[in-house]
Amino acid sequence: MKLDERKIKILEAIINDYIKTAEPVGSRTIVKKYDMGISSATIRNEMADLEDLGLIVQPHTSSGRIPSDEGYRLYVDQLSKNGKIDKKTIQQIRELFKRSYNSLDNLIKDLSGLVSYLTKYPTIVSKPHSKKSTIKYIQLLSIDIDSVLLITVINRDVVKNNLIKTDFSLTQETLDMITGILNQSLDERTLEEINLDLIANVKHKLGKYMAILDPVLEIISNLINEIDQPEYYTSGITNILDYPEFNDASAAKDLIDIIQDNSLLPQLIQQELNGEKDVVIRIGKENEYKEIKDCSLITCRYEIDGDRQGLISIIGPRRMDYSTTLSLLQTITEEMSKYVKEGKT
Amino acid sequence: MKLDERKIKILEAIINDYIKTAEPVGSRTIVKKYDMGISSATIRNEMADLEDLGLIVQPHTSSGRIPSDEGYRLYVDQLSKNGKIDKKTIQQIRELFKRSYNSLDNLIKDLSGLVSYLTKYPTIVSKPHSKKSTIKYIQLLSIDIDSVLLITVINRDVVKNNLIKTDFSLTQETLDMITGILNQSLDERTLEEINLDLIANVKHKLGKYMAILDPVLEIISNLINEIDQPEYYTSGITNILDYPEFNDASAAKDLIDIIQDNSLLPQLIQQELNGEKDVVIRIGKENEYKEIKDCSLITCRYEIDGDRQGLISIIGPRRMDYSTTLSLLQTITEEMSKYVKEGKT
DNA sequence: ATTAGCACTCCAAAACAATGAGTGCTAATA
DNA sequence: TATTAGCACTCATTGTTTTGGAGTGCTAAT
Repeated sequence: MKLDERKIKILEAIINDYIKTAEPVGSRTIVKKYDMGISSATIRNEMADLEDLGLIVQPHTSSGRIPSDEGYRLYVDQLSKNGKIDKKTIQQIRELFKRSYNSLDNLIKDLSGLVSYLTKYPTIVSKPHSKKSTIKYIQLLSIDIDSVLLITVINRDVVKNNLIKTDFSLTQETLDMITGILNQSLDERTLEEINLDLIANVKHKLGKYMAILDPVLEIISNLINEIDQPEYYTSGITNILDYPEFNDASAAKDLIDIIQDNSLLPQLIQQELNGEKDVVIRIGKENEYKEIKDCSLITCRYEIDGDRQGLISIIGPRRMDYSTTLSLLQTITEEMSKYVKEGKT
Repeated sequence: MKLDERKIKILEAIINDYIKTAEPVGSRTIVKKYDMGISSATIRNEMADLEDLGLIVQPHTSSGRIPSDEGYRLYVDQLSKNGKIDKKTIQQIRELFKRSYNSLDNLIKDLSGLVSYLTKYPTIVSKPHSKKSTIKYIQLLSIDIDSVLLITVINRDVVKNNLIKTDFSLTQETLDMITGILNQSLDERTLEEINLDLIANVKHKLGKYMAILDPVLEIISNLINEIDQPEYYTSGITNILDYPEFNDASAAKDLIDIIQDNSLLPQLIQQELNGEKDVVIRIGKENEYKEIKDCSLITCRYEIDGDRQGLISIIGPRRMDYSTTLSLLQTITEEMSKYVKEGKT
């Protein structure tokens, strides 16, 4: 049996209607709402075929049809058109990027709120992070007879301080000399690039002051790991309760829990985008985690402020409004990629 | 009509039973479960009296009684005994404080999780903050011809860096001199203490370098405000869905929303503890926010690491287990007050 | 190939009955 | 006088039955 033009049109009508109403769609509904120029009986025949093809299912023998995961998949891959985004929405997005934030993180936090507000689905946005965090600048500062303050600038504007206790006293001049050597060797390096060879080389250069290197490297390593740690901003969780599928608390509980539990989010989201794709959609059972087997998950990559990137994920019922949501995400990521944080330190 | 011994005993039985079962309590239930040595008819008479006193109510004419807010209030104020905390629980709490955390905030975050786990209620813990943040140490560091790095240590271990652009070039020697003056004048000061008098005085001392003071003060002021900003860690929100009162999603939605929305939490919680009390309990309609008019809110103050304090709030249904929860909170705040963060920088 | 028509299915809502937990009141009792 | 046994009554809950209607599949006519 072939999936001809007309079957596709009917499938599309069923999915669009079901996305709107959450009610199984019957043949007469299609005749009434979508002008196809054919009778309900014909549609019934076509629907039986679509069911044989596994694209729609019947909750029970005498009800209308609802799309199967495979039906949604076909819809998403081949049918769904670009949703329209109204001007007011675009306005709201642009306004967000015009506001002044003292950190990118705060911008992202607000963005997460805006996305959940616009989509009406729970939204998770991961903190933007550089592809590779590099050491930009190191400064050692004499504080006390036995303590030295290490100032590290990582990437562009993340500045961290740490106190190092030393066994011996160091003058500021000596520290400046050491600082010079360290900066020369470590500048623009990523964590991976600091290998044994490099360390040996630096130690050699430092001569009798090599003892300072170990605590410095340990601190830097911790800092970079901390920065590269994924972090998430979630918004609009309770939106999910508005969809009849999740009206009953027990249905929503697992979902809310999993979104709330930051430690699970990396596996949930991060893995989706290892590859080269910019957007990944998981529909229903395509999801690995059983807690969201009744949901669809859209995850897309964003890039902001030059080299920083992160992920935006949206969780909704299977019958989520894929086209509008995808268009919205596209608009947002486009605006984000234009955004450059000014006033960097 | 007087509230004699026996009436109180019956009230207590009703409340205890209702807390356990969430079902209206009838006279025969009391006879069966709580040995009072009187018949159900007598209890019925007493119950009618308790209802006249406004301590219990009947959901409908032929059902058992449930406690009114006033009933709970009397119970909490006068009847509820110290709940028992089992050893395992105390063990878990102590273990938490034994773990090593690189920041107090992380400890509090875990604590919030533990409290919600132990109480089975949603829990909000506010970030610990000093009563008065004071400036501990300032350092100016020449970075570039027209930029100076300001390092500020506030309280004990919060270190911040900010870059200041200057119109003129300053040598490190000059900066050290300025640093000396600033530290001398600002050391141990709270934000309130930096008044116009002090500023004039410092400007006078700085002489021709007074231009540097304005950006420094602005940065410090921002930093302290940022630190004193309340921040909250919430846990176990979905616990609320396990209570039959909130089984239906729409009942839980407002509550979850309000807990999720960090911007509302200050008004919700903070205001409760302006005064001298260490614990405040709001039962049902005693709450000002209509979203939690069907909940009880317990808020208590904690002190940790010497001079830092914050709040722990627990939200549950009216019929929450007051005695156990209060005892648990007491145990926790006691353990917290013993806790001192070692290895401060 | 399409469709009108019909018998059939089955969910959802409405109507109804039965159950039982609970009450208040009264009259008997200690 | 306080307590209690007993009884009539109330009403939420639960289960059963009925009904309506939306929907289907199939067949025969177009």
